[in-house]
Amino acid sequence: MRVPVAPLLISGMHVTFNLAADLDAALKAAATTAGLEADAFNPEVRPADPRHGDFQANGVLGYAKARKLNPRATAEQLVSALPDTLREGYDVSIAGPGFINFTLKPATLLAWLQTHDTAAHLKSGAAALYHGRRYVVDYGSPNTAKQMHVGHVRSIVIGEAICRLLAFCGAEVTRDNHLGDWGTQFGMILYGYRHFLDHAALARDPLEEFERLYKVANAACKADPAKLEQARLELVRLQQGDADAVALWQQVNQLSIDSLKAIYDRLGVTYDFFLGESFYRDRVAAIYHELTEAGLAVESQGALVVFHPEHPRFATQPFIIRKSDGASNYASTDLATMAYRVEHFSADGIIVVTDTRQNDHFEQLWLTTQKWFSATNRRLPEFQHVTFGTILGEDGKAIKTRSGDPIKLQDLLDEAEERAFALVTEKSPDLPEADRRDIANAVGLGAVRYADLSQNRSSDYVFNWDKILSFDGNTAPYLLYAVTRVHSIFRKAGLDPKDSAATAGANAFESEHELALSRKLAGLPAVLNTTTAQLRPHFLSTYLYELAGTFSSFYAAEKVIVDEAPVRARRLLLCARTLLFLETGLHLLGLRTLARM
RNA sequence: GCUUCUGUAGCACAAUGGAUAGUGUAGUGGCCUCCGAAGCCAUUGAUCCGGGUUCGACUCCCGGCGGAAGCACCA
Repeated sequence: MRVPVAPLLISGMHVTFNLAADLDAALKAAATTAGLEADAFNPEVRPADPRHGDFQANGVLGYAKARKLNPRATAEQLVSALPDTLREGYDVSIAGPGFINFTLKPATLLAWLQTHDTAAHLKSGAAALYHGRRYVVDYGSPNTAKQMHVGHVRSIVIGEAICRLLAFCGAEVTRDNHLGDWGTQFGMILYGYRHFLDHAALARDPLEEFERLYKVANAACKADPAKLEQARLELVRLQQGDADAVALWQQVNQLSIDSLKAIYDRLGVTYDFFLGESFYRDRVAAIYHELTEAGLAVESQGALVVFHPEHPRFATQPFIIRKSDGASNYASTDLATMAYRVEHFSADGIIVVTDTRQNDHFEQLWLTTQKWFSATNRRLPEFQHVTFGTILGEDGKAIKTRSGDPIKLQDLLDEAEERAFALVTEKSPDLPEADRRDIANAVGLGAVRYADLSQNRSSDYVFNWDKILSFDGNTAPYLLYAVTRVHSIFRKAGLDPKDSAATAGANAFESEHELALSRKLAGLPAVLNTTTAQLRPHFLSTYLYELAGTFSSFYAAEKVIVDEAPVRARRLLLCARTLLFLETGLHLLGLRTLARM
């Protein structure tokens, strides 16, 4: 866990964002004071089950056991060495075999919530986590001259959430779309373009037309060897840099990128770069040379490959970096990409978001990169291959249309909005159509996104429209509804949730539901920590769902707009912060929130 | 065959080695003269099997069984 060095509580009034980091630092200091072997002591502070407290420190158990000490006695020593400033903020107790439990006092909760009052303040609090680190995130990565399909959803949605999360937590993030814009398919596409182009169709939807051209050309070449030869020559010309072929290829790619951007816009995704495979094609020769010089690459069956003798499988399963026909492939361009991202973007971390089927490739890529960088004195970045499973249909197989084709991404998003529109119209028939369209856009696209982000990306998941558009359970509609309810409270009261006047004069929380909600809110920093540490957005999703549920319980149990001013103020404070945290969190996941629906 | 991912209530999903394994749906029973009932409250029900490591295992290791995927020039 990456934790910042943070100052301790100052008399309960000014509190730092990351409470767990405060406790961690305080316990380490207490270990020294109490005469423990401080270097060997890890407090292991983590969020606790609310029944036990807000945080628990488990480190004493292992420490005491290893030294044959009584863990409870060691815990006593530690606790009594904690500074008074910390004890003013928490109730501290020792439980069971030696857990140290910390429960935030109501006044501390109040101070923490008053301090963290805007998205900007939350962001500056979270920025300690990744401050000063540069990440290149590679996600999306479709082929050009082809429409995106449902298989691209997860990479886009998960990748974008990761970018937003890291940026929120202080990192400098570069979004790079590693397009598949170079390869043998272009012989066929260029041949098709020259002989079968439908200009009207190209103007209407370039990607659909390119896909059609590929199919038509492919069929024509199968029927006629002479045409096949022409298509092959088209590819040769392109690879040899023939000006005419290159110009046409560039035109196809530019039109493709423009069309892709339209869908990314729809999803609120903006890339900094579209550096596809073609960008690296002049850089692969140097890699063949360097890897051969370093003794890493060898000729095998006519191809240039890298083996990893120390590895049980990759000792014999080759990493092919140059095909036997002399052409590069994605292994060579990916190696070039690694070097470019370190050298050009000064990346501290490289994150690639692809489906789990590419595991072997990226494991081989990383093994090779480490040896290659070491041999050539390059700086080694962190590398994370963020994988995800398959989206399944109701039959448990990869989701397809009835005719067996992949579902086009465009069609999926259209259907999401249509279905959401029907739901909104059913629930709120009195709203003007333009409003219902806008709500349907947020709900429909949000539902598709949230379906992906709310579960562990490692697993496959079953896609079901009724489930993801349901208002019950861990869904986008439920969360968006919770947001609108909070907005509604302020609207009814004639107040602005961002205006601190409404919450001024709040006194400390008292009721069970007030305390439960305030404590849930104080759990945000720890959630950001685990979400970014594992690059698993579902941790944040689960938190937001629980927060919405805790709010709903509070809201059902406690009247907010009451006569007693301090009580009204503190409850409005809870509402304002719930709104802020829900909206901030949902925006990090890429969802658009609504004031009414 | 080798490897990776994955097995948790009828179904769909949670659980950075920590305390009594959480939630949703479906089932049952309650709650709107009251800030949005698209909601809330209560209740029934589960860790694939067998070993091991650990003070402590859904989690880590080993061996089975089931599902998905990858394994020489597609990405």
